[in-house]
Amino acid sequence: MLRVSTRGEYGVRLMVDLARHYGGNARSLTEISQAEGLDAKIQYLEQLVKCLREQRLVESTRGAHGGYRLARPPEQVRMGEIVRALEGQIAPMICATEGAMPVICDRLDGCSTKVLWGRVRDAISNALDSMTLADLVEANRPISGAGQFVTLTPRARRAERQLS
Amino acid sequence: MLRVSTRGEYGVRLMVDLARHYGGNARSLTEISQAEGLDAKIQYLEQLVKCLREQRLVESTRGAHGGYRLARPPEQVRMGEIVRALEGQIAPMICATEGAMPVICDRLDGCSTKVLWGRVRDAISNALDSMTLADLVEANRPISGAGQFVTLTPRARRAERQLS
DNA sequence: TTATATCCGACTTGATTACTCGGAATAGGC
DNA sequence: GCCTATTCCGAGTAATCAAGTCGGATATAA
Repeated sequence: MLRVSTRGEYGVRLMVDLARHYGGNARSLTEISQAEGLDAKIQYLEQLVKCLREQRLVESTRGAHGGYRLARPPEQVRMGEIVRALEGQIAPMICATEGAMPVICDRLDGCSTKVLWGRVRDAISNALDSMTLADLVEANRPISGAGQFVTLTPRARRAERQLS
Repeated sequence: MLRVSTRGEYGVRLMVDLARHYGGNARSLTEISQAEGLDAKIQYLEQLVKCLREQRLVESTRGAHGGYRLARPPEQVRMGEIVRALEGQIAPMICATEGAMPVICDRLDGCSTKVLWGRVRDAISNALDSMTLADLVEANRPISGAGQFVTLTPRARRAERQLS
């Protein structure tokens, strides 16, 4: 549990693809989705990339030969920015929402579990913010091109979960 | 996002309640749910406490004056054990499931994002395992009894999410 | 024997996720 | 100017999952 949705999954992969091609031509969603084995979900990617554009993480050009490129060099894009753009603020529990001090939960200091969820949130934030797109591209360099991408069926996801 | 479900939320609160009363009589679900403002969900708690018993985190006695007690002193119960019992293995992404090395994703080393999700998973695990029930009870001691517990409606949850 | 509990599996429902659909706007190449 | 490739946009849908319900069996103290 504590899952990242497909928005986060696909969106991060999309950004890694853009990082790999940083400096070159704009990448169309068609190209990206094929490279990532997501050609069936190209329309879904449209939605995701919209969030990324609104957060100024990518820039787009329309029309023929159009597409997307990173708005900044990969070293300057923290993974936390990407995930937040796609999934919203990190908040394992409603009383532990990043940034906003929730008025909604009136247990305030009386709630002993708040400490716990706050720490979980900070741990996630730090993990995400301590890596950049460049780190991910780097890690993969030596074996670039190897391996096919597989999109998991809901069935497979469930199967995996059973392993616990 | 990256939410803990109500299973984790209520289950942790239940365990904190048991920790507060460690050494005393068994606590019935009726008592616990009233103390935590969850009286409406007592049947739901039954489900959760079942998982906790199966993982030997609590012991139960049936019949009148029955109830639940911690199987170990609070200092010896890591929060990670509790959350895993309730929500399953920590796995922000299917390819980053605790323990099991997933055969399902054949991208293997070729997948640059695996590093990211692995780190997120470890960060969560460490945060949870570095706290015990005793830590949570401690943190709350000075103001015990203050503040009412509020169960949030789905509407309120959605409202909170908009804040991002 | 009665009241209070845990125990158990199956069922229901509402919310959320993961898409799909149809079409408008924009830009390059002929 | 027209055709094609592309981004852009809002609304709709279908499947999944979380959250909670229901009915009843079993155990135990008073």
